[in-house]
Amino acid sequence: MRGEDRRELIMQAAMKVFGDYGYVGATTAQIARAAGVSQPYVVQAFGTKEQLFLAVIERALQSLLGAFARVVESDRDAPVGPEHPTLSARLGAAYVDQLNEPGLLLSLMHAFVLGKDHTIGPAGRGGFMQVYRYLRDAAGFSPEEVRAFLAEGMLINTMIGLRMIDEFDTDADARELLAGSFERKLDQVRRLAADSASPPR
Amino acid sequence: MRGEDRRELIMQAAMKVFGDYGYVGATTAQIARAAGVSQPYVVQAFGTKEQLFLAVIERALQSLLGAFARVVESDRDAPVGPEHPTLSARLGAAYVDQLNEPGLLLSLMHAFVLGKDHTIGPAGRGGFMQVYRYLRDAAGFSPEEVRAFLAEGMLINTMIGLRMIDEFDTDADARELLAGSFERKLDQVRRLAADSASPPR
DNA sequence: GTCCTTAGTGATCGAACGATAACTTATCTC
DNA sequence: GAGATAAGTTATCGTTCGATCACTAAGGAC
Repeated sequence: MRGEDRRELIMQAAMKVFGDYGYVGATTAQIARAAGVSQPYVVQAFGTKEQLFLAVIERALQSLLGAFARVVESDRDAPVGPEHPTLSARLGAAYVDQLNEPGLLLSLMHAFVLGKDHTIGPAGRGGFMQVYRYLRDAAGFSPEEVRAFLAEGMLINTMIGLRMIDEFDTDADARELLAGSFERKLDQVRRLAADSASPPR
Repeated sequence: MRGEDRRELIMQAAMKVFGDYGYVGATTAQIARAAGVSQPYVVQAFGTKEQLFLAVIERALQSLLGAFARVVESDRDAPVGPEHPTLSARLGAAYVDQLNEPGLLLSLMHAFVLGKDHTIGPAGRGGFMQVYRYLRDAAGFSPEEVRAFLAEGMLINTMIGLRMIDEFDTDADARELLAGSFERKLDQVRRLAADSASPPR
């Protein structure tokens, strides 16, 4: 296989494993297993574990911004009116759709709590601010609207990171919280979560 | 020193170190150094690193709920009117005040992204739902209000985890985002962040 | 058909980490 | 004051992990 294609497979596997176990918790051996290659190859293909993580974060960010851009693009000729979804709602749906790429939002979230790290910190801050500026400048949100939108996103990340959906059948309050968080996307998220039921480490 | 007092010191040190480096990234040796004891004593005093982390999470949760309870308690005879802060604003201020205990909110946040872990996951979900129920039932919020409040909290956690305040002097957009996130508490948070400037690992 | 580049593996190394064991010191009890 | 108990340390062990090294196989160029 071509090197670049193999690197692509490794990156997808890494995204998933980093999302599940965090930057420190994930091991290159786990990633290698998930990608179907040997452990040294994972390291050699990206230099170091840290560089692989940074590549995953960068990829995740570009995926998110690309999805937002497609929504904003199509917003020009979208119908308006009380019965049509707002731009904010459509961007929110695009955000939740990122869950289709396993580990994408969670890898970002793991980066967001490692701001103290001298390498990951700047990357995380820069990425977050890139999203902030895009929503404000390209989507036309006010600073207050951006903040509210991002806050909803961070709550969604937390619900996913906590695997709160595991409590859906057993806790009515969790059900209430999840329903409010995902709204029309709830069933889709439930299906995705069911597919990725925890395998053994 | 009495064992219980020493355990208290270790727990505070652990809260700080876990907040900085995460559950996996933090080492018992770092915690020991921060607490002024030997590494084996940290382990022996709490059984395992995992049990120490769970104790930290439990402590953090009780601190948060206690602060909320004091606000709700004092809310009965609080003045109302347009020029007085709402209950939500006062609870938000109590939340930000938790930053006075180093690592408290961040240790919680680290637990919130480890939902896959068979031990930390249930503890994190249970703790989060405990806060949810308290805000809804004791503070009298509607489900929608609780969700919005928690979302703001998760954004605050993200700002802290990213150390976004480090960009305050260099990035006007970060300044704008931080001003919206912390409002009247911004100066207080800035002072706290300046105090805990990153020491070497 | 030889040569060189690319893709990839197996073996292994050194460092770091959590945990355990054995020991020391101080305090309190009878 | 002997003996027990609690507090805490030093030394060390086994495991795990990221990284490195040496090697092999495949394929294209000439």
